[in-house]
Amino acid sequence: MSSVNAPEHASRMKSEDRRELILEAATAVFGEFGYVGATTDQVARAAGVSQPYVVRMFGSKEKLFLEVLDRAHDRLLSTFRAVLAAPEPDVSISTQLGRAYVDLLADRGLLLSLMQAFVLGSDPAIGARARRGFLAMYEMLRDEAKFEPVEISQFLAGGMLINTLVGMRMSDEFESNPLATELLTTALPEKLDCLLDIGRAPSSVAP
Amino acid sequence: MSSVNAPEHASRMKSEDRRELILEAATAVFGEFGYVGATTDQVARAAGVSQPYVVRMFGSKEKLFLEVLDRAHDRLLSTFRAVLAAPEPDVSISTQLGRAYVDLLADRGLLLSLMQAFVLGSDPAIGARARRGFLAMYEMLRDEAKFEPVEISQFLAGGMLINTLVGMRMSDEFESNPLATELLTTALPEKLDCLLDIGRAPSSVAP
DNA sequence: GTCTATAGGATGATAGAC
DNA sequence: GTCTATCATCCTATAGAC
Repeated sequence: MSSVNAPEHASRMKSEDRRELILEAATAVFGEFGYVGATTDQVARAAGVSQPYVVRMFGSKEKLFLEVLDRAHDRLLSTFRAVLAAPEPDVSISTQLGRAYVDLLADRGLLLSLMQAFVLGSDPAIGARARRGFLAMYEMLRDEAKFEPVEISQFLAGGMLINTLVGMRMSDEFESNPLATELLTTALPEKLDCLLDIGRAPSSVAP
Repeated sequence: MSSVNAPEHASRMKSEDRRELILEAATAVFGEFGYVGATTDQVARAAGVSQPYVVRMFGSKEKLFLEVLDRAHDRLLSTFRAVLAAPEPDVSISTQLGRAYVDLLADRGLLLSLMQAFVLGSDPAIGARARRGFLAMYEMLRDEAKFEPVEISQFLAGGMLINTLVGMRMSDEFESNPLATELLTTALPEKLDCLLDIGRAPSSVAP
């Protein structure tokens, strides 16, 4: 058994810890550059390990990305389940889930990685995984949140609009472009301030 | 001056015609594989020309993609303007624009290419172009369609949900997966049949 | 205007030392 | 468990013939 406080060598840690570290780095890198655009070397640098190590630990770039996706889906669903398990009184579930969703943007890369998978539907492995995750979300909204069809539709649509605006970095122009300011203000009522905080946060991905 | 009906050589046509041909091919290819994932060689094959010719005509892969984006934005805006210029009576503008939007899916790759640009916000050139196009759409909905803020928000959100479902090829599972059937039915009321037609159409991009 | 040939650079993956 | 070295592949872009 190994101590968390005094690992024998800083450069030598349990496989599970490294794994988690790399998955976090990969989430940020894939979110920023996309599945094809990101390189295993970028992931390795962000995680502080060597490029071959990343490939060796996950088998391939594709398998790494699939794990990133699974992790993101798990986080998303468990976050929503936490809200449903302990809802605030006097606030609609839809609003609470919406807030929880925007809060997830703090995890730079998480929702962006999902978004990246959404445009890869024609890839056999990745497309299938993306659809599975999206359908799981639908099922949760229907069965656990007890949403009506219209609510589901509106909730998903709102989420995709947020994803899109974040994906295209619209908040970058919030201050410089009045039109962008107006769009963000009208399209994302009450979710704006959080989104802008995220936008100002330093990117965790080195250039 | 050259005749449209009798080009001297089938393999030799006016620059403008080839240009249009390549842009159409590029739209399909970029939509299917994304900006990074698509290769200039795939575009060339789809257009029936050589790979260096594609690069030479547009300067670079990036410039080609930017032209694809501009074309797509133009098509989108002019389609909407056509609806606004001759609206059907007794049908809300929002509904008519929504229908026009879904009809655009028939142009395989057009909306998908836009979607691909949405996830490339961190790319300086492409991100800027994507934001500009999105903002132009916002401006049109506000000034020409005279939408209220809520209408704009809902309209854009609905569009992004459609993009996402199309991007991840959810309609591929329409028949095999009951959950997918239900999701598509509830999330896209009255737009479904058109979307499924598109899904069944043969891909214009060779494997 | 269009092609063939190819240079030049990057990247995913493997082999093997420590 | 982790790294260095390196291979093989692929892809954009250029050069130059026709």
